[in-house]
Amino acid sequence: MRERYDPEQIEGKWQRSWEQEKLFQASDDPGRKKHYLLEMFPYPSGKLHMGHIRNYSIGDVVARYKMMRGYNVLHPMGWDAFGMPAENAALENETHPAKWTYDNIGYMKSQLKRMGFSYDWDRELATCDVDYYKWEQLIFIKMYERGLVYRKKALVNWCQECQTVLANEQVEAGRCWRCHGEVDKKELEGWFFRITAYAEELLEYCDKLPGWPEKVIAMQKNWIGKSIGAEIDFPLEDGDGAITVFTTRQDTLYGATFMVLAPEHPLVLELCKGRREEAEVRSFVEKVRRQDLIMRTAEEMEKEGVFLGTRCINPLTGRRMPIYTANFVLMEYGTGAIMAVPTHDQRDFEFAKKYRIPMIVVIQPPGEELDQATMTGAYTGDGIMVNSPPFDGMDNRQAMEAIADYLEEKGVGRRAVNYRLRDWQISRQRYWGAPIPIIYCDHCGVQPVPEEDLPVVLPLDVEPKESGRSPLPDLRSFVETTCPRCRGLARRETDTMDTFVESSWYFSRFTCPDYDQGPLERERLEYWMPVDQYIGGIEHAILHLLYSRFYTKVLRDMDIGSFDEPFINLLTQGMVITDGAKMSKSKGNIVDPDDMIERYGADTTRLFSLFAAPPEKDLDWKEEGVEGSYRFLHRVWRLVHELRNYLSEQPHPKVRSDLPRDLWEIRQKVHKTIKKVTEDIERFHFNTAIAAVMELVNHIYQTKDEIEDTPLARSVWQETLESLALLLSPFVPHIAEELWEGLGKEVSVIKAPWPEYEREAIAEEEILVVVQVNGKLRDRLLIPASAEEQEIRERALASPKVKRHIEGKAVKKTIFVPKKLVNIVCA
RNA sequence: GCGAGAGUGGCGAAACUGGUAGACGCACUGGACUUAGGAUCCAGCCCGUCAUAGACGGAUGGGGGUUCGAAUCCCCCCUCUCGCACCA
Repeated sequence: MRERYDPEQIEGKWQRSWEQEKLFQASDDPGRKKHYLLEMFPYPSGKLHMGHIRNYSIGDVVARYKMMRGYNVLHPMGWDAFGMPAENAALENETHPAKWTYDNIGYMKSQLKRMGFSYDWDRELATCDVDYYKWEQLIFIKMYERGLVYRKKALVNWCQECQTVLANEQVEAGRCWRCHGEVDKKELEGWFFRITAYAEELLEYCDKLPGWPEKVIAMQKNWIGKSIGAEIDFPLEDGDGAITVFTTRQDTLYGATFMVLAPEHPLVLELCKGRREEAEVRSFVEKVRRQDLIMRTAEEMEKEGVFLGTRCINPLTGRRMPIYTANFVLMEYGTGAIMAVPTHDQRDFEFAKKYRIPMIVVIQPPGEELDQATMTGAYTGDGIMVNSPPFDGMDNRQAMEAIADYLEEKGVGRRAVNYRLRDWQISRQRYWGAPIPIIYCDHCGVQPVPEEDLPVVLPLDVEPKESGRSPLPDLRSFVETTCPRCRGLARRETDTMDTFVESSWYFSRFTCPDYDQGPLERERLEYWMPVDQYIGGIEHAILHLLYSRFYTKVLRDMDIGSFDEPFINLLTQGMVITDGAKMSKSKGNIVDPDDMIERYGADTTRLFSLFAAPPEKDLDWKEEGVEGSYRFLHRVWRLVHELRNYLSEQPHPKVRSDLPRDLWEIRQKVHKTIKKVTEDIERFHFNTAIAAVMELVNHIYQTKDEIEDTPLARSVWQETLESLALLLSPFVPHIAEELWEGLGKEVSVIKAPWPEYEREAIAEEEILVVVQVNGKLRDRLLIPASAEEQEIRERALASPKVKRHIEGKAVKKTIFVPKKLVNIVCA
């Protein structure tokens, strides 16, 4: 063991050793209790950033801890390797997306290895490998057969920048989730996954995920957006047919005085056709359509609309309701049409005021009388029904049920549940993705590629186009094919799948990455899944996590797996920031992991990222803090280097009276630290776990020079240093191995069992009891642990510091908390 | 607007079920060792008052409450962060 801690000297050495010994290889051994630990796999963008480092450092603590705890740990790593940046980079650097991607994977893998993460690299997978996506294509076909995949023409979100369609979840405040460019609406035909078929189950299971952060659960519930209400049909005044609306407030139906359709609603142009309003309606619809999403969803968007020149009939009142189209009604939600009740909905109120549409109050708040003529805003609360003849006097909550019954009875409406969740649009007009395995035949129509013809290989002999458009549609060798049914000439689908499809099942594939008979091998899948602990960024709270949950249920229903949910426990870690701001190239505040590793080593980098903040909080990267972590490791090193000359394998007595006081205290501190670190790792409080080890080290520094070199001391030092190496090993594995070896151990520290604290060792001889008078701290007493309550009370009252405060006062009562405190209450 | 969360020293943060507020680290200050130190070791480090040891008082965004006792529980308010956002 060298005198000076030199990470460069030891880190590579141990990384090679772990690799040679295959220490992190998970065995598919059903006889052992498993622990599947997973961190979100990275997109191979070029190099790791600090967010990755933090994410994977957190995961590695848990993985190594669980290994030492005797679990059969699966801790895999792979690459979310399809995606747009590869295409952009390929253009910029005149390379091929595949080459760019695989080069990046190579480099980032070397970075992960330099960090010493405990991955089972034998299970590595990249989603752009045919061996991976061919199974995705098979799953697609099976979903198609089950009606979970369908093709439709729809108004979709189009990202100009990315030249592709985006799913609803991928639009954030009107902008693209990746490039933050503006998103337009565009009518396009594409493929959809019927995720809405699982809306109810996805929602229901939100409450069966106690291991998930509440925040994420709330976001998912919110996104699914279930609302319970009714569908009501409003017959058209002229001609046949009716407009159906969805409402959650059927209790206000008697107050519905007009109807509003979304500008995109197909009836809008149909209804105004040939009327004098037609031109105005057309220009309004055009105007709204030109407004982009950002404008349309802006905070103070003025409510505007136009009359279609025709009316419909309120099915319960018979009232003639003018039909409008307006910018505040969304085609995406409900039926794209609303019944407007200006008295009890603020938006309808504003609209009615602006266009002078009549209002009728139908709910009176308790102890108040609303008048439609003088109201200044809608009343949305509960109350008593009025102006709704059969229901007048009824509580509106009851009326909701009663009116729903009445509608069903009369056949003009029905109870209905509506979800905000839309089907998942998965067609991407991009090259670097998994081809959608579909063939179009002029005679036979849409044909899925037969199983035996899979995979549809993404051709690599293409050049990306300057325009960003996919080269696939122009690639005759790809497009031209034969119809699997009639053998005639046919065309291949040239869209590729959303890359979120790959990441929706990769965690399952890790259980059997080499399986070649199907996407997943039952036995291994069932052994390892579900993931016991998943760790990643909060930015995936909806997108990736919702899709993965959906996919898991789909696979279950195909009888591929028997579990309902993919991730039992979820930890969402905070961002890594510098000076309070997110790291970004434009701000120039990026901290480069390579630079950190080079200057301080992997262990210091890991230690700081774990110590500076608890995992869920944002972490401010501070050079001074990194120095502090580096200093601590040097301090540990020097300690072991010095004390290793005074060790003995001889077991020492465990009975307190057989050890001198100072040695006993060291032993007690060691065992208290074991307890604290163990508990803190279990609850992911890594920062306080590390603080506890620092305390131990401080304690040893303060006492070591006073301790005589005796055989007893030597065996206590032995236990102390061994514990230190063991406790540090999940956090800073390289130095821990080196210290462990320095203590004469020949087998890796990770093979050693995690230390257990001894109950007798942490037992206190004396207890610090706090004495309060009227809740104010007055004295601290060291009391023998064996003392009885009566004795402690007496000693508390006898304390001079206490006496001073109770003198001349009557003691009303004393509160006694065993082993903690005495509170004397006096007048 | 709806939903979730957070406000504690100069800074990052501790305090598990109410029971010593500020562990641990950073920064800072002083001392020791030293030719030197930005190395290392030791010590100090919330604010105020009393000249001191020490004592007393105040302090966990603000205000109220429950309690012998509140950073922690309840109510009101303020600020910030995140998510959704004309959701019918």
